[in-house]
Amino acid sequence: MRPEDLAEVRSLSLFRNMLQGNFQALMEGAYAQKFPAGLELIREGDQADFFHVVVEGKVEQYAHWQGRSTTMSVIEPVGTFILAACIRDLPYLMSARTLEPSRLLLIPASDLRSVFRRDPEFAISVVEELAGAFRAMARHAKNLKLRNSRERIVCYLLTQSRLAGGADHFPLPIEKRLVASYLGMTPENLSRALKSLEGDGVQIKGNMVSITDRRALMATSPPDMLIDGPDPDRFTRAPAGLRAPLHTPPKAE
Amino acid sequence: MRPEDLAEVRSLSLFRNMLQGNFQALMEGAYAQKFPAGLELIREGDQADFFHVVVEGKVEQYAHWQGRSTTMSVIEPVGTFILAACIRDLPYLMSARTLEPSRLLLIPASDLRSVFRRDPEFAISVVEELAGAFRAMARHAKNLKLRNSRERIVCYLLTQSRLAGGADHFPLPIEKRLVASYLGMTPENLSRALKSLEGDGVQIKGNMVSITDRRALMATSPPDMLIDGPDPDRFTRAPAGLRAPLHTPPKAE
DNA sequence: GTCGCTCCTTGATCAAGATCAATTCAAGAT
DNA sequence: ATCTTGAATTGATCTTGATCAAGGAGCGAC
Repeated sequence: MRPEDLAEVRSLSLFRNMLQGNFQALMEGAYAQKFPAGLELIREGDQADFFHVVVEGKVEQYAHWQGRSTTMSVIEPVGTFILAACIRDLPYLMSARTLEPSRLLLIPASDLRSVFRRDPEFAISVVEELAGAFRAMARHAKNLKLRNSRERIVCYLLTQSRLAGGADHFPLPIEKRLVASYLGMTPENLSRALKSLEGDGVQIKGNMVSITDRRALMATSPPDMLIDGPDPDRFTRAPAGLRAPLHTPPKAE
Repeated sequence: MRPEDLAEVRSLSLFRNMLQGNFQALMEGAYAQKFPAGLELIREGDQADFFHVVVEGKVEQYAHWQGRSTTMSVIEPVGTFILAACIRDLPYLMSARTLEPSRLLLIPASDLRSVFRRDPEFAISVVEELAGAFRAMARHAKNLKLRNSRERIVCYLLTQSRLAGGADHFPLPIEKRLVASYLGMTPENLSRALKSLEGDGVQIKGNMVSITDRRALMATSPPDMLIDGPDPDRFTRAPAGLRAPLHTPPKAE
């Protein structure tokens, strides 16, 4: 691995606070590797041998049953996956494939566990990462159970807008069929719903989204910090009494 | 807290391997408390102050949005909840209420974090607990996205049978309306589907379930270790080539 | 350029599941 | 025992979303 890559990895929140010696030990056993688009990295049910960090590119986590398949998440830099399976030394619950040419860091699960055991700072980073993954999955499940497909779409678009820095005009980060699968609906359904949403404050052309009436859109389906995120910043947190739901208009009219 | 309770808690997998001194420190700051049925213990959005362990009784985790509500999980002894929120010092994503009179252990989140930092054995137990929670939630989401309601019901019944020691005759552990909410459907739907399943190898009378033709039932909707569990035992694990899906009949006919 | 591939869209139809409404049932309280 | 309350069931209807089928658009290969 090149020294500049090493510095980049070292700066990730997961590795930032650990002891230098332990970091080096981890990196000596790790593989930095490039993969082409569309490659299956992980197959669900396999044993967890390597912890994966996405340094560059895009990785889809998906699952299947009885010939059906669904997108569970898309991981962008710098994100990680299959931490839980590695920690517990259990089979993966989800498969993973690259969506673009990607650069990954693969850390042997046994190394991960042994450094975890002797570096409390790293242990904290690992457990925070894992807690974040749990919360993301809990949000995903809440979204599926509490909203219909139209509402999920609206909140997805508003979340993407937020991730794009609050822009009213931004591209979808992934193909529509993946958006549909992630949101638990068919592509046909997504397509139709997107068109019908043009009367509610959003226009889609190709993969470009234009929010034309944010207030109307939010009234259609108010986002909720506890489903759509983000988690509040630990340091700028509002006092309890003022912790109103983010993004929620005063009143849907 | 009574000494015999203390011994019981100490024997839980979460606390079994930690240093005695650290265990005592945790217990000194913790509260063992009894709660009546139907009490709201946690409200989603609130700050995570206490890590909860269910020592006796039954606790429902649920979530809501826009007046709708859904059951996310039911925790029985000895299970824990809101670990992720405590670890990250973030607001709860789910509410929790007792379903029966229950005995809980409440550990201040700050104590949890400080002992986590200085006891590697405890850190490992915590991260395994959290990894388990993540996997449970991932399974929940997979179940919702990959199966229709009839299939979810069948697999739920088969899972309950397994948890009851493989019995063909066992009671539902929770009210049907909770089963319905947990499985992401209306009570009416569950009721109808249960009746219609009488032709497929299962009979329900009140809250008693009788599996009359397990093979037929499994053919209706084959359970999958990666959705329904259980995680394989670490020590009796089959070699990779033989890791066939559990419970799956040779062929659905 | 045009061929071929995949994704996306659109329309028509169908099935699954939700909703609304009305009983029935079970369990605890008095 | 009866009353009360919430759960469960049942039926009728409606809505949502899935499925099936047929084009159309985008894009890379050649």
